[in-house]
Formats: sequence, C-alpha cells, structure tokens
Amino acid sequence: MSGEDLYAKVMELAKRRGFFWPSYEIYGGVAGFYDFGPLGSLLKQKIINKWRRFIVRNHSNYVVEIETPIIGPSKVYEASGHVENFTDPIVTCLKCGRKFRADHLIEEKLGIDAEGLSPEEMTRIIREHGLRCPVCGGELGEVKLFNLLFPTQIGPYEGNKGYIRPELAQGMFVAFKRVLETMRGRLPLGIAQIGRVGRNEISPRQAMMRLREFTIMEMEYFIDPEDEEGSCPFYGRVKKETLRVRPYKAKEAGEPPREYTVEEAVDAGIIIHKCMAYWMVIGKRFLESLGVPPENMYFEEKGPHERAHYSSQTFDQMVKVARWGWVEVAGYSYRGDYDLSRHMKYSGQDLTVFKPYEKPRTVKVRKVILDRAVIGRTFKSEAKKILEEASKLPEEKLEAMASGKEEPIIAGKRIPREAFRIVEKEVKITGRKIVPHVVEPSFGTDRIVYVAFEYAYREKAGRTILSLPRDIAPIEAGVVPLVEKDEKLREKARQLYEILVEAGYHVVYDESGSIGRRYARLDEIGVPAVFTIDYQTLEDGTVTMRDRDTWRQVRLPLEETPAALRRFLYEAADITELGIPVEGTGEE
RNA sequence: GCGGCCGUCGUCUAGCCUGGACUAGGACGCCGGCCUUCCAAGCCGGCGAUCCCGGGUUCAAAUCCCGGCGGCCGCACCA
Repeated sequence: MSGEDLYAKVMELAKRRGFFWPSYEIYGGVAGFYDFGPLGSLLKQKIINKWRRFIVRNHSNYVVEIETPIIGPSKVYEASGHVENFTDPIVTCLKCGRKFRADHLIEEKLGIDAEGLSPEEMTRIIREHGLRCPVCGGELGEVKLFNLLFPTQIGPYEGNKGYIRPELAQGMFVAFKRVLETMRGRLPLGIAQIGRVGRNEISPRQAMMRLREFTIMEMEYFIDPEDEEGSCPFYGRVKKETLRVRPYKAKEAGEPPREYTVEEAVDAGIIIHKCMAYWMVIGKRFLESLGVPPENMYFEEKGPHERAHYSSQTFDQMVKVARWGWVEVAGYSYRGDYDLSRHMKYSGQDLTVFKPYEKPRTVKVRKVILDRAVIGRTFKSEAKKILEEASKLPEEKLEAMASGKEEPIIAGKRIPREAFRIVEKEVKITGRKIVPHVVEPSFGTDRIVYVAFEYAYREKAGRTILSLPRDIAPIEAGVVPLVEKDEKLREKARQLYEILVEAGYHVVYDESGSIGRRYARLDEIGVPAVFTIDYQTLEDGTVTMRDRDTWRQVRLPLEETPAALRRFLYEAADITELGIPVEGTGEE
C-alpha cells in the first residue's frame, strides 16, 4: 500500500468511526482545528495517561504535574520573549503576493542590520533603496508585523492585554517558586503539564500535523547546572541503551541518522547533557510503546538558526508517517537559565534555588565602609545623600578612594580620608544561590494520537483491524451473545457486561447482525478482546475470549474474565495463557 | 498568501468536459424485520445529499463564469 493510500484509508476510518475530523464542518471548516470524537477522545486520554506514567509517575520523587491558565497577561510573554521573537516583520509583494521576512530581505540585499527596527523604518529603507520583490521584481508593500500569538483582552479594559499561551512552559516557570517550595526546595525538580496551546499559524496544513490549537504534554526539568551527575540520578539505567541520532553536522553533510549508545553520544558531546539524553530515551520508549518501531524513529538536532530563541540545543524526535514522511512528534530543548532569568528581571522576584554546601565554608571578606559618624558630623544634612550615592558605587571604586588611588569625591563632596574604614571579617557561607537550568521534553499530543492510529491500521482478509497497543485501546472489551435471537444467551451476556463494567472496564455490548459482523465491527475500532456467550456457557458457565489480532479463542470461566482481561491488557499476556484454546480458531 | 489539482448521502464514489428526462444513481455502513450455534452470508423494508458557501449567465445550473471558505501538493512561513 502506498503512503497516499494508507493516509486516505486511515482518515476515512477516523471520520467514519468517530475518532477525529476537521472542526466546524457545518460552517465549511476552519483550517488548523480538529475535533476528537467519542473514540478519539478516549484514545487521546489513554495516550495522555500513558505519558503521565512514563514521565511523571515513574519519577514521582522528582517530577510533579501542575495545571496553569491558558490565558496569560502580556507581561509574561514579554518576559518569555514571545512578544518580541514570535513576531515577524513581513512584507508582501504587491504583484505576485509572495511574503518575505522584511528584516532578512534588507539584510540580505543591502547588508543593513535591520533587527529591532520598527516596521515604519523598514518600509522607509525599502522605499529609499528601491528594494523590489526578489522573485518577480514587483513592488513591495508596507512592512507589517505578524505575531503567531493569539491576542486577547483580560477583562473590560482595552489596555489589559493578554495572550493565549503558545507553549506550556511559562506556566511552569511563573509557578516555579511555589512548586519548589512545596517540593521542599530540592533539585532536580520536574514540573509537568498537559494542556492546550494556541499558535496563529499563517497557513496550517497536513491535517492534524499542524494545528492552530493543540494539546502539549511537556515537562520543565530544573537542574543545578554545576551538578550534572546529581541532576540525573536515573542516567545509569539508560546509558547502554541506543538512540538513533542525526547531529546537525551530519544533517549539513547530508548524512543519515546513526545509532549511538547514550553513553557514546554524551561523552562525544553530541548530546550536551545527560538529562537531555535520559529524557530522549524515555521519549523513545514512550513512542515505541504506542506502536512505532525503532527503525521508524530518530532524533534530529536543530541548527543554530532553526532553534527557538531560548534554546542552546534542541533535538526533534522524528517519526515516519505514510503521507508526509518524517514528522516531529516531540522536542527536547536545553533552555538553560534563559526563562527563569528573564522572569527574575521582569518580575523583580528572586527565583533562585539555595543549594547548601555539605560543610559551611568560612571566608574572609574585606570590605570598605564609610564611617557614618564621621560623615554625619562633617556633612550634616548632606550626609544622607552621600551615603546613598556611596552605596551605589562598586566595591573597587571605594577601595581605590580609600587607598588614595582615586579622588574621594562622592555626590560632589570631598570625603575626608578618616571616613573610609576597611573592615575584615569572617563570613560563614552555608551554600550558594543558583539559577537552575532547564531541560525540556515537549510532546505534541495530537500528532502522537495520529501516529498511534496510523501505525495500528491493518488489513487482513479484506477487513480492517485497528491493532492499537492493548493498553491504549479506547474500548477495552466487547461482549456478544452468539446469536441475537436467544433470550437466554442475551441475558447471560448482559450479566457479563455488568460484571466487566463493575470491574472498571470500558465495554461495549453488541447483539446486532451476525457474529462475524460483530467481530469485524469491534476489530475495526480496536477492541482487544471480545467475550462470547454461547450454548456451552449455559451448561458449564464458561465463555470464549477472542484476541483481536490473532482471532484465536480460549475458553474460561465467566467469573475469571475481569482478571484475565487485566492480564491481557496490561501484562501483555498471550491469549493462550488465559484459558483453554478453542479448536479451529485463529488466523486463516 | 501565490500557483496547481480538488470539494456530490455517515463513508467511498457515478454524473460535470458536451446545461434539460437528476425526483442526483450505486456500493459499503447504519436502523427495523426475517434468518443465523463463531468470523463483514442471504432476503425484505427504512433512514440518509440545502451537489462546500455566495453571486452571475441562462427559459433551465451538481454541470458554465466570478468571488469566498475548506482540503491536498509546490513556493513562502512553521518561535
């Protein structure tokens, strides 16, 4: 089957059976938005819960999940750099309509550094130098700003601008201090969040691959930049594992991705931090558990110009899909201290973490101070101003004045020599304040749902089977009576249905059409196991359990079904371990 | 946003070039009935389409023309 065909079939199934479809269809649709239907939203929930298990629960000593608002005040996104960097100056050719980055065009054609210029200034430069469209030679219009942030207004006052978050990260950075406090001030600390974000893409395409509103699963992993070892206590567990990586240099040289052991990639500096490598391994395992084979996945490093403004290294986790080839499903960025530093600056809050030394250190500190008594006596009412000015001067400057290397003039007054005092004292330092660095794995949920769905698509004997990993199947089990007519079978089947629902499963009961048709219907929506009530059930209380993927059946006592289902769904049990095989069932 | 191709029941599609007998046909699915003791059997009946939206040309538009919206591909864009 070609990629085109597979994509078409997958989308057809998705729409027909209610997994997902384009939003606002009755009004003609709006590009970049998708609905999840009944089965799709269940599937998405299961994938999200699996992510929780991989990222949060398996690291619950270090990683916690929070939830923060979708709308944020302007200030937050000024601090994060999105207001500035998420905005592109765009100029449109009046003739052919092509759009160009105005600053890039000016720099490229005229050699003028246009970064940070206003749109008016750029328009003026374009007019003065007679710049024209580089493609068709047409006249260029005015430079306009285009920002990918969705703007909104908070409350009734127009000045109170807000934005829909373009990523989850700022929620974690802004709440960092309080979360750190509740986690008793220790690093490393991972703060995870799952939620919707909005990016006003210029022209979204590729179905669910590029949306204007989508769900991200993200974690900010805060670490002490000087303690790589302590930051990644789990590193030892994964260092022998392999990752397929394509470093930026290899990409430039046109080389394909290569397999590295984690240790190798870290030691060679290909991955700049152990924590990056660790979370990449977790991400790899996560996608594998959703049905993506290792050979259809690799990590691609982004080049300096392709990276976001905050990142010093970024890897994209790429997965192969039928129609578009390699698509990015997750990103791993080393954000350094960029965000916390910016928020410290913009908010004026101290977001540092205190790291105690193992033993307090004593250091001798030499300090130049002004004798308040002398200053006061000498300058009377001027004294306050002088002391104020003096406190702003750097230590070296005071030192120079005290030692006579520089004229001792402060606030326009000559300070008498005896006002300078040099004190030496011992100070006990119990630790240091650090601005944590951040490693950020970030997953595009909707793309991942699509990927899992596509990889599950199978055709067998003219039928469609949605062979989802059992633990993410939206409906966990089916219950069917062998024939529709027989009231005794139906009653027994409804009983079993109740038992399974009571045990916490998501079950469908289906009695319409022939038995084969029902199996087919359930295969198509990926139900891993179907229990059938037949005439033997009425005699000995056993039912058959059918495996979606092999069509093999086993027979087991009705009351054992909840436990068997558990083993089947979550412990990867083979169907044949769960009961007595039924003769003549299985693949044709 | 430009250029190319495209838009018809839930889904896939016929019809469009050459306007009228189209009350828009079929298949699959779905619903009801009959039948049915393990893999989409069969029979009967039913529901289901403002032919993407708006305008124009014409006695007459699913069909021709214009504009918009949406989809895919290429260019640009994708922090």
